[in-house]
Amino acid sequence: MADPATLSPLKLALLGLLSQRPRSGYDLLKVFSQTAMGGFSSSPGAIYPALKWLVRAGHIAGAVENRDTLRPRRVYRLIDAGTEALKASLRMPVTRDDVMRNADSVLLRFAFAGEVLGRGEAVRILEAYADEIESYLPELKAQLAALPKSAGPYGWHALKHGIDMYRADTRWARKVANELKEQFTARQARRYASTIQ
Amino acid sequence: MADPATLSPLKLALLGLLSQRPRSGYDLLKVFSQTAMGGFSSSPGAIYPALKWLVRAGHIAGAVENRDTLRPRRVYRLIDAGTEALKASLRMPVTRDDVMRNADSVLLRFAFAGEVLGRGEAVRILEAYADEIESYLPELKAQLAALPKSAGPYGWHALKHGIDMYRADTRWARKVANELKEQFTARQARRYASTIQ
DNA sequence: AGCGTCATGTAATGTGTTACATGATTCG
DNA sequence: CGAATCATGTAACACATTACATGACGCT
Repeated sequence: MADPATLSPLKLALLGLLSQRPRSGYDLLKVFSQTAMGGFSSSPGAIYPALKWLVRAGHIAGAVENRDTLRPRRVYRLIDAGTEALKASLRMPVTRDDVMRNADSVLLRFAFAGEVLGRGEAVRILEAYADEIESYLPELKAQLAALPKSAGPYGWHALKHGIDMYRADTRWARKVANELKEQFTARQARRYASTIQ
Repeated sequence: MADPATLSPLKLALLGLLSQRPRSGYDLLKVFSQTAMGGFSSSPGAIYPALKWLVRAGHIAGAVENRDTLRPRRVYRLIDAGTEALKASLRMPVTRDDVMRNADSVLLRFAFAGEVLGRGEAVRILEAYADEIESYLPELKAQLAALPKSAGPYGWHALKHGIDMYRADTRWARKVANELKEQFTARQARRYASTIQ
């Protein structure tokens, strides 16, 4: 990580989940194994060490619950420095590299940015994502044109599908960004209307 | 890799590219940096060691070109054991894990399977991919239903989009699989027609 | 003389997976 | 009483990224 504000996708996911509410390692494990977030990890072998790292980095704090009983659980919560780290990570620009290799992470960042930084920042991520894809699409189209269907029909189909999926991504991102903005202005309009009543 | 037939995505990509024609490390590097296959690697730091590994594993052989000149290049070509390893890897079943984390690899396998194993195997991969997604979709829909839009609207949008993209994936896979099968039967029909003329 | 491309590699580091290890509690 | 789940972790390994290192060739 050249940029110190960049967290690995797993650590970002952990901070995001802990920003919603305190959770134990096992709680987090279940989130990954039982929901669509499973793409960001599996297995205790990744999660427990990552939590340890986050504690040492001063981003989260662990407190032991049921200390006296025979089955204690260590519950982690986000502390100030962790909130800042999460925000900084969510504000990182959307890059070509993100689009090519980490599209899932961008979606994750969108979801948490909405919760942690508010609608405006979520909209900004969606628009940056769409922009970045749109600047990439011409290159992909050129590659498709350079690969005649008659030659490698299988590669051609795969590339074509990739392009179509990117197009669907941008359409979705623009649509949701506009919906979020309209809700905002509609709310402003209502508030304005109520003041002049 | 529990299963010995499983190659890392990068090694699979390298074997696939070398199955098309012999290439040097630098040639391969350019493919990744200049085409949509860039998702499978970047940087010499991954490619050269992987090539070395493939040589040691007996999958490819390197021959030095321009040995006498001052700028020699090492050209790698697939040898028998490598062809077998590639075929075995392409024939691996499409798993839930592939769908959740390695959708790109499945597309890569489809493309190379078509070239290396023929149309039938390519169709099989597409259908297995669609099947696997369709068995996963109900779970995702249940998750979406359990997450009311009013609660976490950002996460809701992200999950909804994930579901829609999976649906687009299956539609595409079924369509292309059917196209490939129809071409096949059309060709058989023509061949049959020519025999009875 | 300097820049861009050709061409190949290594070392340190980060990060995740697989497999292993341990033990308590709850439910049937 | 056995199986599933709760709950936490470690060790070996695989794998890729980043940054570094080297040097020739061709063009301006």
